[in-house]
Amino acid sequence: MSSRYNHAESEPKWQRAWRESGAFKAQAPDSERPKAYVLEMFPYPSGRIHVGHSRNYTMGDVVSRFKRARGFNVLHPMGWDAFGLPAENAAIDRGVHPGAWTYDNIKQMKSQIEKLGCDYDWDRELATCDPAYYKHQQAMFLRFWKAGLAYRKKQKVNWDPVDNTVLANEQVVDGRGWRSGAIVETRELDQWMFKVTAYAEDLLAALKSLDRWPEKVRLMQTNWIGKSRGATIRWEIVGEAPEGSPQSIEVFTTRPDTLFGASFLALAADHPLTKTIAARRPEVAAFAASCAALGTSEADIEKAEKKGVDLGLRVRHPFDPEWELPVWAANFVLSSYGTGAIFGSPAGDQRDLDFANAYGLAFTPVVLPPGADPTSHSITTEAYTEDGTLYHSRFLDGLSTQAGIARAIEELEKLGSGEATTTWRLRDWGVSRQRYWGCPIPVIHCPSCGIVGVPEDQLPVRLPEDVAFDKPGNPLARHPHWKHVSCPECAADAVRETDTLDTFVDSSWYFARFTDPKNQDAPFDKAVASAWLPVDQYVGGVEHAVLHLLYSRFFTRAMRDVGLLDLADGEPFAALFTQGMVVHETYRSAAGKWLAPEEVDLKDGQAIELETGLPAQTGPLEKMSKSKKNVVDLDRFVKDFGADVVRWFVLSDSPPERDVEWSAAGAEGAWRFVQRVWSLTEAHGPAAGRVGQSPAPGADKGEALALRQAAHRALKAVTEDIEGFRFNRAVARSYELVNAIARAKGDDPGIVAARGEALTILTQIISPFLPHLAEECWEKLGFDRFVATTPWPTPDPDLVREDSVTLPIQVNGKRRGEITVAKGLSEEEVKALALAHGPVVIALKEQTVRKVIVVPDRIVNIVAG
RNA sequence: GCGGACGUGGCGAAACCGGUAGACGCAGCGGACUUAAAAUCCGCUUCUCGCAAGGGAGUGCGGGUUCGAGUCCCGCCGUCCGCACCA
Repeated sequence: MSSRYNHAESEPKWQRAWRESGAFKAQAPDSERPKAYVLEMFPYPSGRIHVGHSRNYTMGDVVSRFKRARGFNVLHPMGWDAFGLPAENAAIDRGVHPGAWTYDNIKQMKSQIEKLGCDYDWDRELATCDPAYYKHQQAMFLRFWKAGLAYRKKQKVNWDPVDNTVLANEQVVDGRGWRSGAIVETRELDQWMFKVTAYAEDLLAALKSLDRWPEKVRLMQTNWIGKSRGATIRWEIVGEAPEGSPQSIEVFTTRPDTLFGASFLALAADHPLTKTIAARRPEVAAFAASCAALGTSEADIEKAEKKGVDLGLRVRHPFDPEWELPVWAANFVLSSYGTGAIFGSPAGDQRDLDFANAYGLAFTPVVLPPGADPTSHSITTEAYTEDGTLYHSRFLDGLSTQAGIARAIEELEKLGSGEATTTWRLRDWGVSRQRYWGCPIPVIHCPSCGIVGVPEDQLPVRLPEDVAFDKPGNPLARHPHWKHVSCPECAADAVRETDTLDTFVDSSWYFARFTDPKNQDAPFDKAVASAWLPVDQYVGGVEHAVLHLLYSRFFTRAMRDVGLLDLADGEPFAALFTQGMVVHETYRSAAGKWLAPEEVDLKDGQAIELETGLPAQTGPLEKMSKSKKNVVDLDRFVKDFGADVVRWFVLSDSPPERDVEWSAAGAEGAWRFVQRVWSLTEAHGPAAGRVGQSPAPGADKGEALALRQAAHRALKAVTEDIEGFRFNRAVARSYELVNAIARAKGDDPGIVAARGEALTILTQIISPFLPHLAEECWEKLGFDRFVATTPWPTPDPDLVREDSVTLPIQVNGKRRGEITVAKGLSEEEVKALALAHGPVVIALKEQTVRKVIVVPDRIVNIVAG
């Protein structure tokens, strides 16, 4: 009599057994076996997790368990990205201490994640808010500073005057602080910067070698780094330059070949020269102010309008001292890119053209499109930005775009009025935050010694516990005594830095700390970390495609260059997989409020609000989020259906990189599968265990052979699917194998043996996905060790091989029949069989066979007419 | 605007290198078991004409290359993502 698989009993039992056996502890990396470092992006402990979060962890776990079974020494750790704003917001809103709130959440989330049954080495757990962690981060900061990789600089920031804090760009909504609603000001503040640009060239070039990263992510990073080659050109000001300003204006361009098409210079509204002139001329000041008001907020709304003001200056053309051009200030020129000034070449740039047309500035086309007629080619409202042949360009006439660029630069360098330059979009990383819940920056400001690093033996600089969040601003700055210290150099009264580090710093090296998480004297032992790194498989969301991944790439290079790490190419993650999200329908009541899935009843596609009985509106599929209430609680689901069902479902149906839609029906399907595997194992497992030892009579023919073949073919396919991150296909293969086992009826020794073998293989191939069920089945099959630590089986080539093939036969490309022949049969024989095949003969009636194409073991196509 | 990805049954999706389109799952329909239901098991399920045998159409749209195209090429349409006045 079969019983139900009892996940509620089984799952905790195996989790305990795994933990107690120490089966998932990573061994020292110098052991015999090859290493596999598998890592999922560690979470911010925001509280409870829902089924959507489980997909990321499950994918990592499948890889990790598979690698272990394949004989690798696996490192699969988990920890907490524990500093950050939400903890401070909780403190402001509810009066809880950020630390207490964070550790409380960690406790809750850990218990939830543990229930998923992942094979984490929990001994390596870390939290970035732990002084034992940030101590090393502070020491590292000081090393970077000494090496010139960290420095201080005045920088423009978004300042919220009500909350007295700096805001990240994402926290500025429509020009206002997201929390206070106050209009955000631009302020110049002293900020600590990390010199990411020192590695710009390498960060870009090395992307090419990251062939196990998604192309999309590499492209996004390439764009973000934004290398562009061109020239810097100095334009001499006609007459006296305004007082205090240099005599020439520097401009960056990627198209020096179009210099003879220049019609004006345009400066950013906050270019130093614009500011100088604005001090004297009100209309320029007014223009600059109107640009500043637009600022970050509505730039995109106003993007179409090109506006400017004539600054009343003139400059000389570098190639012709007689040629004078006007200088304007323009709203489309960015002070933060290049030199904050451009030369306008309207025929070859749409913005320049719009601007020239708006203000009636004359221009000449200088690039002739291929095949265009030089006498009639003209530009009116559409610029020609492609390559072509230069004309109207004196000594550049007749040159291609590329040759023209080279020739123009050569000339500029000869004249001393410019040179080849490379500019980057990438800028240094500002890491100062006026926040409490972050890693304190370990420096002291002394009135006589300047900025002094906190001596290493005094680290960590701990956050004070007794802080109040009753007032806006940084609690560290107004703490009664925390910041008052004596200078480590001269013992004079001094103050601590009260800024803390951007939390992206915390997550830029945690993967290295995991290799040696208990080390008290160093962030990690150099040899140990160097042996484990790079991470062999990193799994996470695309939302981190640029910042987190780029910062980590910077950090591993910096750590290498200050002598902490041996990592030749500096790359932290050898392979990256970006997984899709779990999405769910959203529901809204007639009254317009969001409804959770359990608050509605779905009948014939119409959602009904249970409480009121009124129809509810079904919204689009969206990422599970608390605010839209379209979440399925993990604990509740695990309690009702089990962790294995969650794991199976989130990997079924959709390819891992694409989103998967959560549905109750789909989850039930996964549940049915689990039950089906169990009932088959329960029914046939014990018998299989008894006969499994010696070759059973009859297992090499008929139905028994077919079942054995199905099992070995499934094994081969699933192995390849896991290696290729095609988990949805592995799931489908597993269904097929279960169907095959269920179909094989009978009790003769051959079938019993084949069934036992198939169940054994099935248990092993599902074990990375359904680890608890697999252990239970493994035990039922009579094995006395964990399936989790049992070596992955190898398919028998004789059973995988197909002996005969079914060939479709086409007549003029249309399928007219099929024949089953021995594999490898000669083309002549196949041809003869095909032409004699009944349906083919009928289809060929009254037609002449002109050609017969035989693709061995694939298809036959007869061309007739 | 620029860059990228994608478009296949009622739905999620398979289809290795150009070679039987729709594996597998969900939903649906029919049947078995049951006093009944649930659960479970078995079968059917791209559309269309046909009682059937069998035929026709079919991978967003329009062309092309090929014996043969979901797959390659050209041009459109649509959806999603990233960047966004980057000189």
